Amino acid sequence: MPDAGPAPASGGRYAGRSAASAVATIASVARVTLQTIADEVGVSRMTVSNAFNRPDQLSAAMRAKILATADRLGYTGPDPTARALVRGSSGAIGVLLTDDLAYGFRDGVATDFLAAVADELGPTGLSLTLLSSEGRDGVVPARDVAVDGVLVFSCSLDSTARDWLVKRGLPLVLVDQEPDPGFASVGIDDYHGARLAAQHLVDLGHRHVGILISGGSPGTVGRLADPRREAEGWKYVSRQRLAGFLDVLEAAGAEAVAHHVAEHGDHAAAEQAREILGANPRPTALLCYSDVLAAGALRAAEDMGLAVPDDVSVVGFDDNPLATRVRPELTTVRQDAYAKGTAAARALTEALRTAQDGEPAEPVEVVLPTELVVRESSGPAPG
Amino acid sequence: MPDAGPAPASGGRYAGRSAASAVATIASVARVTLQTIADEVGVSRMTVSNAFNRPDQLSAAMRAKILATADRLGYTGPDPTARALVRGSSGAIGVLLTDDLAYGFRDGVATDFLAAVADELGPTGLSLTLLSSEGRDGVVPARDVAVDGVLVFSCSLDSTARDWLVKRGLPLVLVDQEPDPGFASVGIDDYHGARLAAQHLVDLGHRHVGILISGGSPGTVGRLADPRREAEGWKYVSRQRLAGFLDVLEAAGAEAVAHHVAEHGDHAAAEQAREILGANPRPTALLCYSDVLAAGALRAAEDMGLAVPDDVSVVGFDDNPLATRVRPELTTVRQDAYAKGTAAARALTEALRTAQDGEPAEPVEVVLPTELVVRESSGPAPG
DNA sequence: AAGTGGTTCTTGATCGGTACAGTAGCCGAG
DNA sequence: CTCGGCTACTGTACCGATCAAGAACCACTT
Repeated sequence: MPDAGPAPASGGRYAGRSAASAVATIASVARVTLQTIADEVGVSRMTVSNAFNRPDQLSAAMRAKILATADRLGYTGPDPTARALVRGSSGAIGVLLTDDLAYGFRDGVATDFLAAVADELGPTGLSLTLLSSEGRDGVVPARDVAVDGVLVFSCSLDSTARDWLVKRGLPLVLVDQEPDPGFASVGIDDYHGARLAAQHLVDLGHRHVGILISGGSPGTVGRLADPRREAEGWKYVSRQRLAGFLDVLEAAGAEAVAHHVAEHGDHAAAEQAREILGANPRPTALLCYSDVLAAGALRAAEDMGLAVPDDVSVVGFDDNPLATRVRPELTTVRQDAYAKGTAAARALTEALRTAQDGEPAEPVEVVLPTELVVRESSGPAPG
Repeated sequence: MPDAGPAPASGGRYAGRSAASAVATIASVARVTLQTIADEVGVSRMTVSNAFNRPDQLSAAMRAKILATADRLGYTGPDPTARALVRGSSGAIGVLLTDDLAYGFRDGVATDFLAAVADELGPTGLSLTLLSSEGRDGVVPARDVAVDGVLVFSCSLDSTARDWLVKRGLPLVLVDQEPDPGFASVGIDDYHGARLAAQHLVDLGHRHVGILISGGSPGTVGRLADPRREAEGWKYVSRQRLAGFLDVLEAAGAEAVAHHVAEHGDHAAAEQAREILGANPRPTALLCYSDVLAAGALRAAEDMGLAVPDDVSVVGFDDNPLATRVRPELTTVRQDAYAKGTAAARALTEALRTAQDGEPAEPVEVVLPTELVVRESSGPAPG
């Protein structure tokens, strides 16, 4: 079956590794701890501890001797868990991603955000733990995982996971959530951005605009009879953007047709876009909740033989990397997800610091600006 | 001010702890522990512990009383850290991403992989901790973060982080790494896949093929004089794919021009692609290490006014989601990154299980298949 | 010679829990 | 009336480390 045989090259050296695993087998039985080293060297446990954490507390000679012995016995340094217990901090911060964890890895905005968090946290030595909202099997990550603080990201309002975090009294930073006094929050000016997008279309002469939005209950798909009302229970960001769209369109006397997309993906978006664009008279433009949805709209237009922007303009939101990968490149509202991640990480480390010092924290509230980026997908209303 | 005031009554004995709690009161609101609840209810610490972990060990009435009291005092359940210490496991598994953490969030293959891991881990209640390879500031995540096992993903050979993990004796699963007896490994048949891609071009009549590859030292950019030799120190996956490309091309008597791309991104790839396609005679096809690079190649071709696939064929690798988002859609070698993630997560949970039972683990070695997916970006050699 | 100050190491308590081996009270069987 | 067997709790010993004091020793003052 393997028509290609084993990989060429390699010829690697396996030395050491095999020995390591042999040791590991035994090691799991008789663990090496500070005490083991202490006994071996003939000093107290504390001195060994100091050899690792406080070089200035013992003589260089002794330290060298201890480190050498530790190395010989295969001791890798103080156990992280035990250290965490006594220090009262685990050295990890959590990220709560409600819907599904996969989202955090797929959406361009989420990944930019997380990348920034990772970059910002790196130097501090904190690591990043992903908390899934629902731990089946009786385990609730938000309750049972050791973290020093949490970034609550893109999380629905009724999250029990979030409630656990609050109960635990952990330092929290709310990201893209409705600001809540008592917690630091970081977000972008969604409302303003949405207004910019809508105004752009209005300025181009569009008076009949379709809206593609997601973020509400997965149950409601398709045209929204009364968008404002139906959006009341939605995620904060969705509500904000929708409000921005509608406020401007209504003020301009334009007709708006809003459709809710079941899930935040381009396929689902294309489906709704087809419905919107199939109407007669056809809207001359589409305002989308995100670039992901806009990409779906682009695809739908293409399938229907409509030229963008000549027949229909499409405007996205986020300035996802995706926005410049599609053709035509998307006119969109730019948010700096990376900056958002940086700000969130800073806010959290700051909160961690004040919590540690016992200072009463004064939660920051960051709102990053949004701006319109005009590219190829929008143009004057036809006709 | 204190809207919740100190715990009512609480005739408990704070002896010994009182000094500490006096400080704690200021610092972080006197902590509530098992003992606090025990004192309040008038039972032993152990009984409270059982109320949370072993309902069958006490009467339902007592349990209800304890739980109610715990709730009243704001106790959220046993401290994860302390529990981890005594249980010997932290409930989190790590993912080691060497280069930069951001990579794990940007590349489609990495995200698919991680999404699968997350999905697979969810039900087990394990959470996911991202380990950056280099913790500046004296902190080395691979050494200092509490995890039960680690997925070593896309990691260069000389990783000290990886060495720490090995030293710690943690269960490891190597993903897309050179298989190492002693550790479970999961990967795909890169060599075979690369052969398929190359053979596809050969079958289409191409005899002059450019190769775009990354994964070597960032220093070496541009044309490789002696690809096979220069690739010796490269990442396993890069070596495998390059070998597959070259073996087939050489066997077919085709001319191969390989360029190394500094970083795994489309911009850098476009740059190299421009160089390759600027040659005279121009190669009639481009074999790319990944779809990301292929996307860059596509962009370069477009900029140069070359039609794909009429003037030049482009073949990618991975079947990244990106592959069907670009125009023309990419002919590529499909790997199932999601399945890879699933397999890796399973292998690790399995390793965790055997390690716990003390059974001598027998590391699995999974090699997932790869297959050619022909789309729009490849066609017969021109002329 | 006693006092001062600085290293270098040790002791005992503690972090918050869980495992395991009791112990008491109670019930039916012999 | 006593004993095995339950049920419902309790006591003690860790898990592997760190912290805050304290002790021993050394060189130097005064």
